[in-house]
Amino acid sequence: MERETLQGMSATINLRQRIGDLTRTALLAAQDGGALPSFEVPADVPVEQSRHAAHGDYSTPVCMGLARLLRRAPLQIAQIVAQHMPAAPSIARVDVAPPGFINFTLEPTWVASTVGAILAAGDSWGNIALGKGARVQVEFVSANPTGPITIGSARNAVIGDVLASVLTAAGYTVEREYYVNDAGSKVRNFGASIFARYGALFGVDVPFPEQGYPGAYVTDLASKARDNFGRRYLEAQDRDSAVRELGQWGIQMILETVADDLAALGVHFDTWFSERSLYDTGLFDEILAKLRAGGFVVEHDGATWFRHSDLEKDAVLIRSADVIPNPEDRPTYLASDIPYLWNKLVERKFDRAIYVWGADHHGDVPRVQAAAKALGLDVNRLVFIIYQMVTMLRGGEEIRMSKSSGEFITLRELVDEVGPDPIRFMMLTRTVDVTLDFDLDLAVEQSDRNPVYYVQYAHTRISGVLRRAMEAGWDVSSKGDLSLLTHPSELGLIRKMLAYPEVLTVAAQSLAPHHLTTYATELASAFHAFYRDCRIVSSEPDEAELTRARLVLAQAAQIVLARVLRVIGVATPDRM
RNA sequence: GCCCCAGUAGCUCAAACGGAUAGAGCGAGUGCCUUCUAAGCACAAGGUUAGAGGUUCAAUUCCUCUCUGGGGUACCA
Repeated sequence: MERETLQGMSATINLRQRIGDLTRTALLAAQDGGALPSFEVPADVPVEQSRHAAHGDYSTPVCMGLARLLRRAPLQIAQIVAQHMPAAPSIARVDVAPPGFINFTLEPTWVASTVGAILAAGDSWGNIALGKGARVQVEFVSANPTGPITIGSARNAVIGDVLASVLTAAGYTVEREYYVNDAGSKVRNFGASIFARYGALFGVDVPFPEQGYPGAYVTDLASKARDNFGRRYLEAQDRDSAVRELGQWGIQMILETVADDLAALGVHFDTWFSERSLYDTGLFDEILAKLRAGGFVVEHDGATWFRHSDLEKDAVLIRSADVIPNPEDRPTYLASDIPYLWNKLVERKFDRAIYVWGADHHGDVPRVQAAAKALGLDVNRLVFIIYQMVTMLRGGEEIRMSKSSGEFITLRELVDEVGPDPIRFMMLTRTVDVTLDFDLDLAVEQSDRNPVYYVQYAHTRISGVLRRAMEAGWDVSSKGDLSLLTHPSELGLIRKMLAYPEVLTVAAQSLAPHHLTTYATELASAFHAFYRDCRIVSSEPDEAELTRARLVLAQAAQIVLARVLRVIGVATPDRM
């Protein structure tokens, strides 16, 4: 049976869940009473918010699905179930509608009373226990540390960061990780590029590598190297190791700015994981031996391949015999993904490892999954969020960027120009499955009409009202008689506030953070409607009680707005 | 060739495990500031959900095919 005493609720009311449970109880009761034949009652009864007021607040189509099984008309089943529906303080009425819906209408006084629970829960409002503390790692961005973060990583950064926040709010223990690709030939070329510029500063002609990095930041790094190290690397006996050391030093320098730039966007990592460490600790060799023992490794033309029956014709190159002369550079980047997943799931024991990858990497998913299988691990512990690419437009023209050509717009430039909030919000307004056009002119030009301001403005409006109320001598912290909240716009706002835990549940279960921006906009809209229809601080003497109640509502609404905005990671301004 | 994603209002996109009358923003239209911020609100306009089949009581949603766009396709990560 449901418990509805407000103080008994941990923090959050989940109406969808609750109505599903009620319906399930009714189904079981109808069975026990013989009104319905015996059948297996579904564990999860589907419940949705009604789209039209005529259909109540929530509805379930469950009876229509049972019609065939029970050989009864769905409407008849719905009527029987409705008759067995247990009474609940939250539900005012239960109606049956053709062809077999059961519609629930909330009890208005109960709805109004929940405002107190929201206010009491405060910052914990909406948090749900879905994760039960399971440990989840979200690995994202992980852009090459051979150059500054570009705007090409913006979507990845926001999706990963907000996903982590969503999961935290949903009761998971979450770690944010950046995988640093500090092994392989790219790093080598990067070091050689710095070395060439560095040499030039001393008038020494060092050939610039063919696959080098021509960006101006490389020259800046070379100057810094000259200031820090003088001629040390130029005079080194072993040019190869000098280049390598300079490359590693350059990566460290880059990573510092990468961390700063991401912080400017509001993104912070718990762990920066070095790809090189997979080799240095011997894990790579260990895992390779394991795969070999399992018969998943084949040698062909002097190269080493990972093969798995899942991969059809594909095989993954682990180690090449040629092309790269330096043996320590030989494993491919895909090869290091295999010990890396072992490190995540076995050594560090994450229950789930989430990868946030651009669509250009989607082809690697089956390979990593096959590797997990080959290592005897549960593939479902690896979750891949594949988001579609972002097309950057300026002046209606697509901007093509690449670090190797040295032509790109940095994330930092974008953040400095537009600010973190619009970027974060806009990157979350679409599902990860659709490509995104990001018009730089529009982002700047129309920034004050960006949807994020619409939501933030609602928050600001509430702050303004509360300020005015305090100036007028109202005790803003006081309680109010919530039963006075009866206006449709008041109840509409509260109902929207109550939907937050449901939205969070959906976002966490489907790993789809865009639901939050959609919801935030709807919540702001509900507040604006309330603001329009209901004078909050009244000067009428006989409306003092109503004013008190509405001040409580306004505060509770602000809490929910702030909760959503915090999860999205944008500011909650008190003035705009 | 094969694999992945998408195609919904003029534009950019939503639509929870398949549910009832497919929703927002922008743009264009008409109104609303002498009391809490007009970065707001109201009204009205805009749709054969790319096309064709199929499954289902019910399809924007699932399946097949076609068309269009984007991405990938083993040593750049």
